[in-house]
Amino acid sequence: MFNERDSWFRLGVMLDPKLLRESPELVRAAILKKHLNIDLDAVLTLDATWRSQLHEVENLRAVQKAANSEMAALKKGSPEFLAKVAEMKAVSVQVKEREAQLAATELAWKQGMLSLPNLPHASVPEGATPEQNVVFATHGSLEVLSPHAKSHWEIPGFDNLFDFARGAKVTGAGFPFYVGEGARLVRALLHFFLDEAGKAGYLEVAPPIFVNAASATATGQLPDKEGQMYETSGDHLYAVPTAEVPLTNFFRDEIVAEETLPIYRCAYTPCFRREAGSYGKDVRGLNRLHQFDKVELLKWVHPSSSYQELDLLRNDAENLLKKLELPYRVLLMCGGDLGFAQAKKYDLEVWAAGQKRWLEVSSCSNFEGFQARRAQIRYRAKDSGKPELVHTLNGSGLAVPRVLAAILENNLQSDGRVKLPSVLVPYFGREFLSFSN
RNA sequence: GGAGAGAUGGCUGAGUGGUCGAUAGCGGCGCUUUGCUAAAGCGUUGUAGGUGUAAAAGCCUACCGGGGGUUCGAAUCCCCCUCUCUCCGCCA
Repeated sequence: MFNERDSWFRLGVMLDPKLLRESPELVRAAILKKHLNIDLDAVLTLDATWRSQLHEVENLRAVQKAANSEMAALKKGSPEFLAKVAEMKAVSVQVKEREAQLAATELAWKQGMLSLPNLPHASVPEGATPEQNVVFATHGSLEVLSPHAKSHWEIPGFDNLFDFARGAKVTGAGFPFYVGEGARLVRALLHFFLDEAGKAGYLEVAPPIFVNAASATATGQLPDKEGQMYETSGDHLYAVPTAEVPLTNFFRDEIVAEETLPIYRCAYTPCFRREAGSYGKDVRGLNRLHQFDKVELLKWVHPSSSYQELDLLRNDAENLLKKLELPYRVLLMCGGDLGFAQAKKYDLEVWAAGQKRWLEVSSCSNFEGFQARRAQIRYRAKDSGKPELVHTLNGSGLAVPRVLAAILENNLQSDGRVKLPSVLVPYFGREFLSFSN
């Protein structure tokens, strides 16, 4: 069954230990910029202890190995042989003691290393709170939107297409049924997103929607965010909170050829999030669900081009909103709102005219080598012949329910129908969505 | 779910307690020979951690699906787990 050894502490650390040893001030600065509270000196001390204990164990093993060679040449049962056995018994005991000690230190050391965040890129603005994120760009006008706009859950007939009550009965809050034209619109959006991703060069993948502990660890859901995932009781698998998890793990523990980079992939999956602790105003209607549909865009790229690739990725996501004729803005996340594993992140927020608020529909991040180290995803560098970490990036393209909410609110007509963006018409089959069902 | 057989380096495949990080072949890389190609010959060829260095080299340790145990010593013996294959059962 589930073996703890399969999990996080068998995987690599996230931050390069050498970086910590050689430039602890860089790590210290990163912790400050991300407004985290981490005792770096404790980790440094652990690191020194770990290395000295490792040294001791390795020296003892060297003694064992040397004796082993000697004994191989001796006649078995001879006095010399027996004397050596007696001598080595003592060493063996010592090795076991020191190894146990080392294992304990190593466990603490890895936990310490895992607590260290990725370094934010120099272009990440200072700031502690979401209010200090920088509005990087705004697209589209908010003035031209429908005067009929109202919060999507207040639109007459909304419950016919998006049945939260029956979802709650059948499963629980946050698991709506999409019915009739509602279901059809979800399918149209997904189809549109996947087609656009394909045109932009992303290879479509349909991944497993349950992952094992090792995968969830490699992308950082474990051990910290365990409570945010749904876990199966019998097999200890996790329902994916995003396609990022299975997709990033596709190349886990692999070395890809340098010339295959960059690799672009996309995947649609339902996403499952327990959203423990987030109740209140944000959770009305389609704003925040336990299950929702999303297309995710993933890139594995050469380190030299990852920031260029981040811009391209953000453009790919932005283009979807442009084609859907939805006003949106791009936020450049400040250090304090950046996230533990990200080096740089943009959020795309769509304007929902009824609620009069911005809804996050995509988050485009460059993880540099942080995830790749944890997941051991590398490429073989042509010039050195050595394996090097790839850089990983991902972004939503896009999350369905909030896009849906924005379309409903922004495009509501005086007759109570919703005029669909023209790009969706071929997918949906008609120009207007009606709530009467 | 039941029974059996397996898991070794990029691949194939030896190795059943001791100089085994691991025979051999293939592939890859380099050199030689050659008008070019082919062929042949010779050499080389893993990953990680530590140490070392300006960077290397070097040195040390670990790694034979994963974990644990026996032993002075484990790829090799024992236990547990995972995965693959075959057969039976069940089932979209």
